[in-house]
Amino acid sequence: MSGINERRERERAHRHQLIITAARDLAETEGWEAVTTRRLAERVEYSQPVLYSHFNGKDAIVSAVAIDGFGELATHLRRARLAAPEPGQALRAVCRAYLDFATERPALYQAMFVLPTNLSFGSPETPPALRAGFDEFVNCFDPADERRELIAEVTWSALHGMAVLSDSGRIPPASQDARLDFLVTQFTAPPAGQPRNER
Amino acid sequence: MSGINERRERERAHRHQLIITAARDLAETEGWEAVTTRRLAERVEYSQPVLYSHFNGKDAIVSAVAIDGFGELATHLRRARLAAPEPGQALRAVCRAYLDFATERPALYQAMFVLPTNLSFGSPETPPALRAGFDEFVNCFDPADERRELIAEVTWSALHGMAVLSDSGRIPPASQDARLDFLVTQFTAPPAGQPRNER
DNA sequence: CAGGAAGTCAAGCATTGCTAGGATGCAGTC
DNA sequence: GACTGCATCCTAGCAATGCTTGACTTCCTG
Repeated sequence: MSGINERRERERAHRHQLIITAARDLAETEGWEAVTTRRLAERVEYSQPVLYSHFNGKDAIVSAVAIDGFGELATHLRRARLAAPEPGQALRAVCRAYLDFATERPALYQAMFVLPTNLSFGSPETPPALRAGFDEFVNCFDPADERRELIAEVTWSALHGMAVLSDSGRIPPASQDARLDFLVTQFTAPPAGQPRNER
Repeated sequence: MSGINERRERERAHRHQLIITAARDLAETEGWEAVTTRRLAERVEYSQPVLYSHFNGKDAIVSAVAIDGFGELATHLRRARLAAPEPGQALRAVCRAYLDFATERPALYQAMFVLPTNLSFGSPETPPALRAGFDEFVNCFDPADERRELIAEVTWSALHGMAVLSDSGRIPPASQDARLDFLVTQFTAPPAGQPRNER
C-alpha cells in the first residue's frame, strides 16, 4: 500500500513546518539566544535527534526560518507597492512596509539579515523569494534608468541600516519616519545642480 | 612602599590591554566564533579566571574591543574629513573612509555594530568616541540646516547597510564604489523639483 | 510468520562560559 | 628570621550547549 507512505510523508512535512514555526515563535518571544535544540525539541514534543532527521543542524533550522521570512517579506512589499495610490508613491510605500516588517518581527528579521548564516547569495542558490523582495525595490524606479539595480541596492542598504541601528538603539527609533521621508525625497531627486546640504 | 602597588597597577593595566588586543587579533584572523575563553586564556598565557578578574564575562571583553574600535574609527573619519581637498568633498571622503574601515577590519566592525552587545546607547553611557565618530558625519553638512543630525543618521545607516550586506555577499561587493557615488550625489542634491528616478 | 526498513528515544560526548577552592608568594610585624 | 594577612593565580569542576550513538519499537513487505 502506498497510501501509508503518503500519509507518513504528509506527517513528516507537517512536522518539518512545525519545527520551523516553533523555532520562530520561540525566538520571537524570548530571543534567539533562548532557542536551544533541547528547548525546541521539548516545544515540538519530540526528542532532539528528530530535529536532526529534518535539518542538518541548528543553523539549518534558522536558515529555514529565514527563508520563510523572505517569502513573507516579498509578499508584504509587493502588496504595499501595488496598494500605493499613485506610482510616484510606490517607493515610499515599499520602504515603509520594509521598516514595519523589521520592527514588528525583529527576531525573524534577525534570522534573515543579521545572524551568521550559510545561505549563499552569490547566484544559483539564492532563495527566489529574496530576489523577489529585492525586485520590489527595483520596480519602484524608472525602467529606463540603467542604474536602477544599483539604486535599489543603496535603498535596501539604507533601510537595513535604519532598521538595525534603530532596533539596537544606536539611532533614536522615534525619528524613523523623518529619516524615511528624507531618504525617499533625496532618492527621487535629480542629481545635484548646486549642492545644498553640504557645507 | 607605594611604588610596588603602582607597578602592580601598571602591570594590571598592561595585561588588561593585552587581553583586548589578543581577542581582537584572534577574531580578526579566525572569526569571532573562534574566540573562546579557553583559547583566549591560552593566547595571553594566563588561566581563564584571570580573564574574569579583568572583565565581567566574555561579553564585556568584546565590548571592550568594540569601544577601542570606536576610538579608531573616529580618528580615521576625522583624518579623512580634514584631508579632503575642498569642503565639498568632505562627505565623500568620510563615507569612503567608513567603508574602508569596515572592509579592512571586518571582525572589529562586527564587534562594534553587529554582535549582540549590552552597550547602552541611550544617552549617558554612550562611549564618547562613538558620538565623536558620528559627529564627523554631522560636520559634513551645512550647520544652518537644522536637519543635519537626521541627515547624518540616514547617511550612517546607508553606509552601515552597505558595509554589512556587502560583507555577507547579499549585494555584490564589487560595485561598492558606484553605490557610494550615488549615495553622496543624492544626499548633496537639492530636494526634488520633479522626480526623476521614480516611475 | 520472519526480515527489514523507518522512526524514535535515552544516554552520552566534546565544547562552551563561568566559578569555587586551594596553592603560592609577597607584603608588613613581632 | 619566623609568622600573619592579603593578593594573585591555577587546577578542577559545574551546568548548559550542539550534536551523535546505540538500542528499542513499530509496522510494512515478501
